[in-house]
Amino acid sequence: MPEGHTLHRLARDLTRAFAGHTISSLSPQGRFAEGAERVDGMTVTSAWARGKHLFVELDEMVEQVHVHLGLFGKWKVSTGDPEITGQVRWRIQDDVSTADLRGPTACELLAPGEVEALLNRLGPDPIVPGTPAEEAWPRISRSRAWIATLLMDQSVVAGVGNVYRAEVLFRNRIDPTTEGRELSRAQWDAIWDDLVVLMTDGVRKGRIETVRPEDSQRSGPQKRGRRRGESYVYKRTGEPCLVCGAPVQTAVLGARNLFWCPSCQGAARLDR
DNA sequence: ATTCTATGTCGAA
DNA sequence: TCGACCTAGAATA
Repeated sequence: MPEGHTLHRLARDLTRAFAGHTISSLSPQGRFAEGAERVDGMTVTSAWARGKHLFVELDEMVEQVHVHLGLFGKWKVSTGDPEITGQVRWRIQDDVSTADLRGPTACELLAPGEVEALLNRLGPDPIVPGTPAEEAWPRISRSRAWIATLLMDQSVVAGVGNVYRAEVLFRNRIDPTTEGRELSRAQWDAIWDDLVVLMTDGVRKGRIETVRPEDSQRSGPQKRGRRRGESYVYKRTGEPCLVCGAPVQTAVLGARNLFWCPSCQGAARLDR
């Protein structure tokens, strides 16, 4: 789940549940014991996200809690006082709600300067309203790296992960092995605008949905419209392309699986 | 019941 | 380039 839309959605949910409320804070598992204890009894100001990073602000404290979910991390926000099960790194609670964090790559207190340094390493985030395609263009247009690699580089664009990468390249019929410097400005603008639409939609729906209704597979008169979890190419190796029917291809690129349609997109440099 | 796999990132070799 | 991190749903048996 954790691409940028997940973190922005969590920021919204945590803000709705806890902003303005005094919380109890603990680290049942113990690996955030010191930080959790300092936060205990404070009031949440807000939670916010940039790319795949989540920050929780508290009053009376200049540090913020920085959370990165990594591949496995999950937040569970619920009402009531559920029993602690498994490894809970950080639990925050008010009279109504409980939020449990499990398996994060990072859960730590960061001083203002450290937050700023982290933000400075991130490229523009499509989910931040009003961010123009222009901001990423200098890095894209000068790079010899493939666009498939650039989209996953958080210092170029913040928040895109393996699903959005594959799907946005397919939707725009872009060869994933196109070098950044070979991409036209119009192509980049189209990719960016599509990321804005898809990822903003992902925040609202709480899941990634990329298949246009007219391209969605129909498995019978009862099942109309987009199927939950359906994708054009992501994780569809060998299955027919929803648009042209050619088998979806896959290759490992930088330790991540890349998926594409060889007919709709091509991928000259990956042909073997 | 057990094994596999993943929407991510870092640091050592 | 590879292993570590260390969760949970999906896939396999």
